[in-house]
Amino acid sequence: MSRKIDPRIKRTKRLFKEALISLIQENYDKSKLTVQTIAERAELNRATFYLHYRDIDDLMEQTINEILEELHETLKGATEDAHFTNGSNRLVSFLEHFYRNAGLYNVMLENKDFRKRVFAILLDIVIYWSEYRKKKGRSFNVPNEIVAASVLGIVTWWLEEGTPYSPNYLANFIVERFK
Amino acid sequence: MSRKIDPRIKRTKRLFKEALISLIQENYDKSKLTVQTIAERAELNRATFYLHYRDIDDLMEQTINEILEELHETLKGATEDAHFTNGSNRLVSFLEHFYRNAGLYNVMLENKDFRKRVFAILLDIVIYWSEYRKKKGRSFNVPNEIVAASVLGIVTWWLEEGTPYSPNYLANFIVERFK
DNA sequence: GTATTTTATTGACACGGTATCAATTAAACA
DNA sequence: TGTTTAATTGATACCGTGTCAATAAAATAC
Repeated sequence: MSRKIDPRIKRTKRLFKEALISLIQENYDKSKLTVQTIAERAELNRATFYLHYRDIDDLMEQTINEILEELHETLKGATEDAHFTNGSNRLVSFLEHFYRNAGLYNVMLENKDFRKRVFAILLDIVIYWSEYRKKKGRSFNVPNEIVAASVLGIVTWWLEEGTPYSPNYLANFIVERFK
Repeated sequence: MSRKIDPRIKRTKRLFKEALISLIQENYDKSKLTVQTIAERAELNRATFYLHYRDIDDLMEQTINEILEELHETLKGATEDAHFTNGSNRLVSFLEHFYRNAGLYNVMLENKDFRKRVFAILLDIVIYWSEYRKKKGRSFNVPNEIVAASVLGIVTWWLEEGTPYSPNYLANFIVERFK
């Protein structure tokens, strides 16, 4: 019995995901994206695609899962060495991760499912931040959801505009907004 | 020479737009939307579609233009009878318009072009609001773009969650956030 | 290292939607 | 009422999808 994954499968799935990401990064019109195009970019046969994915949405979903896994790892690190000054260093890690993958996230955030999951992560950050502020006697005067939605709006705009501020500078604006 | 528009054209274009909107409102999967489906819903022939639109994107764009035209009209009214208390009554009109057409806007805001145009309208509102505050000596401490992006994030979330607050209540939260 | 198993490739297929056309029917206009 | 314009109809070539059986290539087991 094959306990380990066949290296061909691992390679094939990696190539398809890389192909999708590279096409997305090039601003390839998402509504015109075909399995053909993805397979060509991956330098694999079209039929091979269907051995691993139901359709493009399926590939997209699996790719999203991996990206968010990465984001989670990044945030985990940020929590552990927390010498935070104003409870916002998780937010900075979050923004730095988006900054590094701006082209990808800019497109991905159009996807409703993806955005909902990013929202959930942001909400966690806000709740954590909110707890920190509560201890200092400076609670938010609006629901955490509204704070998170607000931050997501700012991040989306920031990516659309080509990240005009550094992650740190943007974080300051966001924190400033909630003084 | 035909100075006036042929009533058949007017009727046909209206039917196609109504068909698109009704399908969108029903949460019809946008990526699977076909010209066939739209023509059937409009009770018109598929070939007739191509007499008026290049493709679905074209129909979408023309429909977006009309919706935003309506939004502009709404806001124009709000400015004229402005007995504003805190400079935010344009914002309330904006939210009321979105509230009335929540199902449609919720889907439309996924469209990048549409969102950019709504952002521009919001930015106008924020600038107007900002001027008002400046006179009172309470300027925003962040760029207007960031305020607008923040509001758009909140509105997007509000629509996705099925408008859990009334337009007035939400406006209060937003204004509160910028105290 | 050879045999066995699993994956990838190839070429073929039916299906459905696209975009366009010429011919015909129906409606609007003058 | 005659002329113009729009809508319908049926046909067409084209392209992407999803699946399949046969074959080639690579990985694993012995």
